[in-house]
Amino acid sequence: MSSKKRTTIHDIAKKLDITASTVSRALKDHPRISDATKELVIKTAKEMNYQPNSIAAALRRGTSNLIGVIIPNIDRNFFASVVRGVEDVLNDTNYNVIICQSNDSLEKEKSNIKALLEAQVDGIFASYAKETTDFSHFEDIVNRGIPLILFDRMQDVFNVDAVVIDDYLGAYKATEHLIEQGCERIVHFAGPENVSIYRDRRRGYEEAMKRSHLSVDEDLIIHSDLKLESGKRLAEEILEWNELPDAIFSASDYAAMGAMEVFKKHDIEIPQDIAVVGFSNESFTSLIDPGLTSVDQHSKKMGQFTANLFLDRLKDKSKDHTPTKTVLNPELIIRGSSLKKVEQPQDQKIEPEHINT
Amino acid sequence: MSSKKRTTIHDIAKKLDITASTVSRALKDHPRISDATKELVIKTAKEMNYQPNSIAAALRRGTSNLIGVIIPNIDRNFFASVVRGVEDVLNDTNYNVIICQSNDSLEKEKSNIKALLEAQVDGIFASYAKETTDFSHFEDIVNRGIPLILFDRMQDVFNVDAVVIDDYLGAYKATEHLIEQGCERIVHFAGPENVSIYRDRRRGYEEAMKRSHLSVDEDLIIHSDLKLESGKRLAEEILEWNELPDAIFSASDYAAMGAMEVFKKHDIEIPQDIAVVGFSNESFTSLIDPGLTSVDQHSKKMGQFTANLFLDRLKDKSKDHTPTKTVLNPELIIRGSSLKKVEQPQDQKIEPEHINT
DNA sequence: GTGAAAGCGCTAACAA
DNA sequence: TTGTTAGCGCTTTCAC
Repeated sequence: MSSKKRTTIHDIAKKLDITASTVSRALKDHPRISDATKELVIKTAKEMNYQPNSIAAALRRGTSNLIGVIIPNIDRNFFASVVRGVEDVLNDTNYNVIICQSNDSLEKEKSNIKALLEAQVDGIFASYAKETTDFSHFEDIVNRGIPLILFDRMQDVFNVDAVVIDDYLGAYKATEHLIEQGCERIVHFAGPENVSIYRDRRRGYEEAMKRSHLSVDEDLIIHSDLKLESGKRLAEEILEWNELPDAIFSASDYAAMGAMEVFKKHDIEIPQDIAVVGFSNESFTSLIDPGLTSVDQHSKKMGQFTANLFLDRLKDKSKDHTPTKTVLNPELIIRGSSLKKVEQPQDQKIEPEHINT
Repeated sequence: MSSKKRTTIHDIAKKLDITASTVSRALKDHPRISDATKELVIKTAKEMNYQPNSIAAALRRGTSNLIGVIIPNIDRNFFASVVRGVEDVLNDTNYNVIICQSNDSLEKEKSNIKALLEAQVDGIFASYAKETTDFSHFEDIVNRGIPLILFDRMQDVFNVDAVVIDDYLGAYKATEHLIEQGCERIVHFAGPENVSIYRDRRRGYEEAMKRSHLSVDEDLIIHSDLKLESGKRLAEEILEWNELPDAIFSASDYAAMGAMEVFKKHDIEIPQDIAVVGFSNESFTSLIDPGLTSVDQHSKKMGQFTANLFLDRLKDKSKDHTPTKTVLNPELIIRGSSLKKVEQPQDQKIEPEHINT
């Protein structure tokens, strides 16, 4: 009783003694079908509990209205939020979103792409796996004529549409803010030098220091894996110094938080004694006390821009598009951990710059 | 040049001067095709850069190999983790997963179901929206003969396969643990009484108290929305009491964390003066200092069980199955916030009980 | 071991 | 305004 045969447009047509094409058109609100027929068809469809078969339509039209999104990890706040942004935009269209996780594995990423391609997706948005250095599987997508847009992570070697964030600028803003608060001896918790985002963040820090005529002291730049535990360890080390720094700009919220915990335990006041700024605006930054000032990467906006870029691409499909790199402007979210002076309004600008490459 | 026509099995057939059916069979490793032909076909397919069209296959077979998962929110750790569990299991099959978000909205939930049904999914796993009280749109799924499994949230009024967690038991374990640590005046931060999970957690708390011959003092049960701010507010109130409690069992990690912050600020030692236990094992519980003891809901396991239940259902499709309720055993994750005595090994049992309803 | 042929449910020229 | 017809790419029964 549960799985009786599904109703098709032919069933409706037979019942109404018209043809399937008329039913199809009526359901699609085709302009050249009489209102009477439309009404009748729609009514009967409802009565017969008709459910369109989008697979059949997709096969016929050659377009699935499916968009594949490949992310390293669904349970990382940042990516979840990007997906939200994508869906925000695509919900108003008739595209549906399929999400795949690569778990930062190259193999999984390849099989994800294979599955999406087989599902005849109309576009793929991806943030590639950490393992990925060869992009031939991504090139396959482009070669098949399917729009591909990379977000968050990108490589200059592989020229394709991309939406990324300006890590350099984020770090610059963070450091500048600390300087405005009166800090001069600012420690930077830096990440591995072989990862481009960490190099960029370090550059941003250094540049902000220089612009304010503060010396860049190599001793104040400490490299680590930026995990919570490292933050704790580094804070312990700093406490041994002859002269304490007056601020820390960490390239990761986790390391920043670890350091804050150690400082608090040693009764060092934050931000009075040492101000702290992190990076990524992880959700816990607003939960802890004091709140951790951090650089927001506009994850949701990133998703929205990615989806919109895709929709734009569709319009000038004919034209042979040059890949566009959209760089989002990060936003400094100021919280208690860095606010030595009077409160100040938040910077709310998030306009992206478009750079043709 | 980019979007040339895709190769089909007919193209391969023509090139090899055989028929499409042979190609299809060779690609599917059909037993009655000679090894020579198979090899040849596979080789040529690769050469011609053939990509199967799973949509066409789906239409023909009447099964899409797509599973739809509906969750309230992708950026809630718990749900993201459930999805991971689902994928863990389904990755080894030829099912692919489509994720939809309802944003806890009934309307969105309905449209998600519509989209999934149109995509001809072979099954739907869902955690319904908070707004949902009428389940007719879910009944539609069942009536169409498509397997539906609810997870996390469920209603006894709607009899369908479900995988849930035992909130009562989780609360019981948490309270029992506090009692074992020597606590007697245990405050319970309770949630809204109209939500079943909060009622269950309260019952677990009360039962554990009674079993240990401790009185259940209504004054120690405080209701709120369980947000971080409420936790702070309640902690401030508690500090005004004549006699401080020796522990708090909060039905939410957020409220627990808020309280911890206030206590720490007032130099109340955790866990020595007041022990704290939360619920949900949110990711921040292991980040803060001391770590917050919490009840883990086995989100990943929940996803795995859901997927496995689906696979089981497929086997006895003929048989008219009675809905099964799978209740997962929550696990208490013990951290610094409640550990007054010597360290003890963690309870690792996570075996579910199967209860036929 | 392979071929022929039909058809999944829908759409879209082309006709009328 | 509606009907006719063909076919998207694949699978599968029935032949041989």
